[in-house]
Amino acid sequence: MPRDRVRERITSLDVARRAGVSQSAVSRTFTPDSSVSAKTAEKVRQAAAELSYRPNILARSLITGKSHIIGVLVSYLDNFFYPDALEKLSNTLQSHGYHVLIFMAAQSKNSAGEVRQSDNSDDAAAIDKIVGEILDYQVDGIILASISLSSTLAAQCQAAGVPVILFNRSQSGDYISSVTSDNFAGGIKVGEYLAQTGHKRPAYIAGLATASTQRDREAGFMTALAAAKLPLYWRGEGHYDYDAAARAARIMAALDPLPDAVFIANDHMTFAVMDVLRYECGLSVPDDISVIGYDDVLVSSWPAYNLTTVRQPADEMVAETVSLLLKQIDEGQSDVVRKAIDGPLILRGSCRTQQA
Amino acid sequence: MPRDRVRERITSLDVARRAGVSQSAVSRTFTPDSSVSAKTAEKVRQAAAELSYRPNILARSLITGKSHIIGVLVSYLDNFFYPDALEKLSNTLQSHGYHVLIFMAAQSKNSAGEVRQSDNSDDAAAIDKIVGEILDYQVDGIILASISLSSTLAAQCQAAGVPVILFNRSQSGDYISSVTSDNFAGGIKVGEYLAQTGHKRPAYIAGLATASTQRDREAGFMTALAAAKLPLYWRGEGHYDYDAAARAARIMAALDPLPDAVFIANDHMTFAVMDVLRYECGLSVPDDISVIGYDDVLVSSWPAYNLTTVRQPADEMVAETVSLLLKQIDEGQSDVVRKAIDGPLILRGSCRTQQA
DNA sequence: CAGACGACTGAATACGATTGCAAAGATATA
DNA sequence: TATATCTTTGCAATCGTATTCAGTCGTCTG
Repeated sequence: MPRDRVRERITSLDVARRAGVSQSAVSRTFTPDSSVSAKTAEKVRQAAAELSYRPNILARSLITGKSHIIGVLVSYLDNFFYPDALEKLSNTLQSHGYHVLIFMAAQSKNSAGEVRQSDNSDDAAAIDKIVGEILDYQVDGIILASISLSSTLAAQCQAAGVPVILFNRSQSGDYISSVTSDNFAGGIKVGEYLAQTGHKRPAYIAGLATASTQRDREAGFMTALAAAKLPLYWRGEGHYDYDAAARAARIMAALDPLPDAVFIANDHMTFAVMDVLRYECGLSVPDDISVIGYDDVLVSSWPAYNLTTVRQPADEMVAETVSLLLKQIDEGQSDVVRKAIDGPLILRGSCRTQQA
Repeated sequence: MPRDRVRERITSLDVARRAGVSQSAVSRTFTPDSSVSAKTAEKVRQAAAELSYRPNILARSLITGKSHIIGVLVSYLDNFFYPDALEKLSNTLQSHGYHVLIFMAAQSKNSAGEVRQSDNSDDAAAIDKIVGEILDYQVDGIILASISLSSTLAAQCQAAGVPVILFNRSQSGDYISSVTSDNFAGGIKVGEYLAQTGHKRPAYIAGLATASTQRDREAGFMTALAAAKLPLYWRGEGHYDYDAAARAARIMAALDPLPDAVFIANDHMTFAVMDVLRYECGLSVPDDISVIGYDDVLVSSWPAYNLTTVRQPADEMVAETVSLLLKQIDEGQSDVVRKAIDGPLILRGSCRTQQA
């Protein structure tokens, strides 16, 4: 490593000097739709290449007021739906010339590692603090995955002219746009399907109580059961957490008689439930009990689980989120829209398909 | 939505005017270790709060030359090791005042979706292009997860004074620091363990040929087998891809006699192999064949797989990566270091522990 | 050939902060 | 009280680029 000199930044001025033109000419060469002759542009390009010059995006952002950075705040990545969504979000934004500055909402499992009691007031303050940090970077927009925002901070983003979109969560009575799957409709599909296939003792394991996804899925499910005159046989809570769901499953498995079907608020918890039923209780899915999840993450299609589940159409959700966000960026703050995208029930092997 | 006015940025000058001080005073108030009296600082803070002013990080970066942004380039997120590592990286950097600008190396499955033939020359060019984009953002450092870098671009980063660290991949004969697990040692552990437990017909399913992790794990494994005078019974290729690994498993399962053990270069492929063996071929793991993976991702501990595997210590790897990166940032370009962190073999139920 | 028009170009300024410098104020010492 | 020392403070320059404005140059038209 011979060279260890002080780092010398190469600026447009250096390029200008070498190309024998003004600094403006250099800038114009690298700004689309600018008025430069082919000849000067060529000279500049050549000089730039020789110096391996690249425009400083930060300086450009300062003056144009657009950073081309989107802040993405995500709460946790252990539910496989989120890495997948994040990857798609990043790729889609990248293809539109934007880039993702990522923030994690610090996990708040309690010391016993018991339950992720998120969205309580402490967490809300933490979220607000992080969103503040995001704003500091002069992002052009913000995407909040599975996270809610205080209305004061929402107002602050609005005031700063930064569009915010909730991904996979919606907020009632508030002023923030959101993109979700149609969770209520999904819940209905599950309820109807269980009724159709002759199940008599349906159970439900809930997700995080404060999450709109949890509420909507359960509401849809209950609506369909009511329509079919099927009472809910048992209800447990899994807080969208693997371990908590496993505990709920143990309680459920001790019931006599056993439920003949269980709908679990997301796939991540469903894996825990199936693991407990099969490997701790020696039960068979779906012979002893039918299991239906929600999300259709990659693992759900693997033979080990082969899960009947409602698909969240990640591709459409991401496409919708990005197009909405870019629209709001281009047009300035516009109307609040809430998009709920329908997803199909994917029939696999974890749910009995015939009358018993 | 009453207010739809043109967005007015609030600058330090606005705050200064309202607080009746100079603009410098405002800046000093928000710069640690600056010389401001408590009294003026208080006035400024008050005025700032009233205007909900926050310093513009981009402008600050322009003059200080430090953006506090780390560019992270990751190739794919479907192997669960990466979301986990990414989450930890982001959290750790966040706690040091840095933030992650994330880039995805566009996936290059061919149209048949067959094999991820990464790291070929096309991809190398794509990587270089993306790293260029990263540099445009004036990042303070770059982390490359599972990705190699052309030496010309490595030189360019060096010239720009931006430290680069390879995460979970290393590059021979080159000038880039890297942090990995000790893949060679891990391979040895697996080979020794299979020999100890009396396996006679060991097989191996390889990962992506160009990946250093693949090469080192296989080399370690072969070294241990040789030491135990055990010949390799069969070798297949899975390219670190679920589907490719499933195909390899089908070929392997047709062998007669069957191997009595198979070491697979990562857990992600191992899930595919176990799924094929169990659900397509009706074989039992470990009774018919022992299976050992590499990574110890979360899913491996779930009862459905209950996988014996070598742990990659993500926490230590991340901590080491961050501390190395920050050191290089603070001290300027320093020596190339390659850290390989040892990880234990985690004994679970997928590998027979007694002589047959 | 004169005039008009359009395409390029460079000088100068602005974006929103940090920071060196020198002047001013405050406090302590003789 | 006068002087020395230390802390605060404001002025002005600077970071690297985009962009306005006015001017230059060449071409086309009548």
